[in-house]
Amino acid sequence: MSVIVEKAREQIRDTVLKAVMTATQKGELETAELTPFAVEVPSNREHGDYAVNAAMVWAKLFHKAPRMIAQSICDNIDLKDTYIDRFEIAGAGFINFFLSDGYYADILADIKQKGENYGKSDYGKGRKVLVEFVSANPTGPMHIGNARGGALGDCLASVLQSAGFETEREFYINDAGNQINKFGLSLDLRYRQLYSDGIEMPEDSYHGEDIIAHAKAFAKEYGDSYIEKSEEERRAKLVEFALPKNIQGLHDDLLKYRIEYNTWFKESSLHESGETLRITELLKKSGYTYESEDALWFKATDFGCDKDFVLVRANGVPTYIVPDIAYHYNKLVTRGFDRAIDILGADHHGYVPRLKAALKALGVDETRLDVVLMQMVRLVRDGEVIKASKRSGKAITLVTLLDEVPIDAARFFFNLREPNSHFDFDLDLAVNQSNSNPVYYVQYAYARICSIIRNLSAQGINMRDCTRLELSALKTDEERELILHLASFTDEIITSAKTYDPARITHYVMELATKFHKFYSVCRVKGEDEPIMQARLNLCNDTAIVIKNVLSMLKIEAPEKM
RNA sequence: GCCCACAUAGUUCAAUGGAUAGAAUAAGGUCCUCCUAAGACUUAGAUGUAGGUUCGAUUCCUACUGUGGGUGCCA
Repeated sequence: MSVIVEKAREQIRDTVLKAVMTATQKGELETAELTPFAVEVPSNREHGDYAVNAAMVWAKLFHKAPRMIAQSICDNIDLKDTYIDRFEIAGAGFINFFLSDGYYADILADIKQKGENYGKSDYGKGRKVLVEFVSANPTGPMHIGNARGGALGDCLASVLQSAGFETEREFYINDAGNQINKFGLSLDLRYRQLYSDGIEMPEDSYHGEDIIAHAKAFAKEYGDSYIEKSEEERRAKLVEFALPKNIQGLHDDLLKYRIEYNTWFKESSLHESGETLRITELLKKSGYTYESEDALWFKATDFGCDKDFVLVRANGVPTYIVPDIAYHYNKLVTRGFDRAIDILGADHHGYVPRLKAALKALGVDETRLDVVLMQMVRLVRDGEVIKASKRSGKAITLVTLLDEVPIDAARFFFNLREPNSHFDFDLDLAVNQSNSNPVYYVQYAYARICSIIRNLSAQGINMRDCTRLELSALKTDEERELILHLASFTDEIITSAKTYDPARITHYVMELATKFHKFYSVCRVKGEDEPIMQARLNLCNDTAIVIKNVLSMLKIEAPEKM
């Protein structure tokens, strides 16, 4: 928590509480159990630095009109030793507080002193969280939804880290199960097509070009030597050949997208270690399973789900959810993360309650699993929605996207909207008008600051520490707006971490850029009197620090020249 | 049918239950002898419908309408 901001807010809270106590002692207000009230930053600057809604919240409590209560509070306020300069009653009963010049000066000094650590807090201190995101199928290339999930998950992890959580990033590799079987089948058919005619690809196989490429590469290395082998052996060999290449591909493509994971967790490791089997046994022991039509069912209806679901099929093969349960059990119990966060597409929403139900049956507090559902990305080209599916092989891949759209722009773009909103990705806009992407607006603000610093430096003028009095001279509306926005950075990160919405900090930094550009067009740095020039130089420097801190969370470049 | 999410300006998005609903973009009009015009200023323009909860609703609740997704012994 930014110390200065927190201090001011606490002072206001205490001041109000003390005033109420005084008013009560004097008999101006009834004695009552006080309910919580807000100390918030008003949207309108004319309403002061902080606004308190206590009088409105307490209207019923004191059986009085809000403005009357506000008056009683204000009559008894003591401002000694606080940042508060003055206060007023406004609107329906708000009490607006205006802070002293020293408050602004202290904020600026604080940012400069903390530098790249400014914005960090210990909100999540001592809590270990695991963010799992992308986890794309290794049976093919990543698609546009993975691009959103990647930007979102990676940035969310950064936000949590800044908010003090011990954070790890993880990719879950589905390298087992039905999809891999289907992968083997598809590779097999493509391989055999190279040597004979009349082999059709069934509807539910993978039709992508990448499968053909794998088959050809395999044929180049092994020729037709596997054609005569058993289907089982041939498919296993093909998977063994192609899968690691795909996984390496995912790794490389994500790295290009500036995403690095702490762990690449293989589903197959859960089977090899026996964890999947053990989970089935544990679920049986929990008493929430039953057998029906030769299959093993989980009594999800006992946990509020609308239907029970199958754990182990009649043919003895577990369904996909069993390894998933084992995987989350591994995260929360075996590895002991306090919280697991999954970034999933909205098409998984029906699956979340089931997974949670199973965890609950296993005695795990299911609220430790948080799922961020991300609405689907629809691709729009020429004003038309492109239906993209992996099966048809027509999906726009992450790689194709990054060939066309700069990485800075893509990462910023995908963090512009909150996860739970539908996203139309307009390819023409992203490709042709990438210069209108707001990322450049933010980067430009940073480059402008660097330019100011460079120009002054060329004249032999370098930034120095300013006194509290000098910093207090920054009093224009534009300067004050900018300082206040800088001050709210730490809170913004915490809110972003609480709501799992990294788009908040993207909006934050855009607004910061706006406030800087406005400042820039009104206030000059170079050529002003030395004290004011230095104070403004400090303000510029602080702004650059915060922009850079945000951009590094987003893993976007902060260019010194544009 | 049932379940979930979403619905705000022409378009794409904001707004811990708060004061005059903000931006961007598209349309019209200004500003470079002045630290980067990838900028600033300015004129117009919006809460799907009907109720409810309360000091106060874009926000919470109910119904309706529309869009997307789910509802497999697929993942």
